[in-house]
Amino acid sequence: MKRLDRRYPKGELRRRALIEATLRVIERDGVSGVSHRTVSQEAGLPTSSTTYYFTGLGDLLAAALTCVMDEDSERMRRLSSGGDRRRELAELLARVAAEPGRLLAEYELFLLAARRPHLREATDRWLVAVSAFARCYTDDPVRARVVVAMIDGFLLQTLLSENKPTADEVEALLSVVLPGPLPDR
Amino acid sequence: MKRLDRRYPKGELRRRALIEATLRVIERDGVSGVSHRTVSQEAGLPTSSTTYYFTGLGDLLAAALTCVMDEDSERMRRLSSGGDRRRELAELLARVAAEPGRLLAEYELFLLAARRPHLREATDRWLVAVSAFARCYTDDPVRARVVVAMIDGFLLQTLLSENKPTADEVEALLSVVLPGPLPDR
DNA sequence: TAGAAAATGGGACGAGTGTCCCATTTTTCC
DNA sequence: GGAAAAATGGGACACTCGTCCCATTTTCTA
Repeated sequence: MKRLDRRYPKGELRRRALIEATLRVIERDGVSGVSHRTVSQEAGLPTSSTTYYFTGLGDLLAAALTCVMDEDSERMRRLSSGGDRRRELAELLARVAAEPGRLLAEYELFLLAARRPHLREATDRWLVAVSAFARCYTDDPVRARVVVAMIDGFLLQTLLSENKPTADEVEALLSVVLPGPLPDR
Repeated sequence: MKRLDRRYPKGELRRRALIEATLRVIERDGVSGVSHRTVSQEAGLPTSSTTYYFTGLGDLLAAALTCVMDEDSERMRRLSSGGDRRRELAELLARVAAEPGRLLAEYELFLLAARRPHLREATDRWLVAVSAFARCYTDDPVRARVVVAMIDGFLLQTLLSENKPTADEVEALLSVVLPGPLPDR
């Protein structure tokens, strides 16, 4: 198998632009709205650019999923640096919920991973990141799993409600399952 | 506006068959796999049958969503009759998680409601049903909301994992957020 | 600077799409 | 039994789709 990654730096820029255009299209019209034409038009590039940088639509969607999951995981991981992490998480979640379009796009990609197991590598990173956060508050794996499930379910439900939650409200929810930080870490 | 519901009973049967066929198609190929032709072929009916019984694809998907949400809500409501409801819910959720296809279909329709506010009437019924269950265990609205979020998030995550949870594992999760029933109801 | 590799832009193909339309058959009601 | 309404089955339309293809231009390397 030949190396296909020996593209020039400028090409990599276009690749990124296509991924970001893909996310915008998903925000607007959903995963089913993603086509070579809609994405390349959104990016202001010719139709064939998507086929050049990606082997197919599936590859493009996979790249978009990997991109957002890595971003989210990184944001989550940066939380664990210090201070009142629970409060910081509440603020982060409130901020995320305030952008329903982007959040909806991520959930659609999330569900895509349910149909294509090879995409779970990306979603797993997100789940691991949230789980790692929970481990700062509890050693109980069951409780940690509750936290992960609660956060994902909460964000999902904000998509079905008009009034977006404040950081205080989110913190109240977190307090129920994350009473206090572990003393020795 | 003329009454369109004056169809004969036999026609209503076909309508139901189309809705069920739609759900099977979503299980197999996702919401994006739903077309007049795929659905009618799945139901063994001519192409135009979907346009006759539904004004468009959106109408068909809305009917499918309403159908599954009502089923789920009803199952949830039947739980509140008596006995160890928490255990019963755990068994129900384990049973639901054992059918990933159907569950995935429901989540895809769930996300569809995020884009079409008029569909939230159906999803709200589900959220209310779960919330009503939680109220049997707590008067705290915050805790009730945690329960609802946790259940939805948990089911979502089972779609991204190969090993399906047992009723005992689900019960352990529920125990974290639903310690014990309220004494006087 | 010359040649090779990468990138670009546009078109063409068959297949599948939603919707509308209409002739025919079946069912229901008076 | 006969007329109106409902249901049925199939085709036609313009459109979008993914993918492949190729001539051209740009970029890097030797």
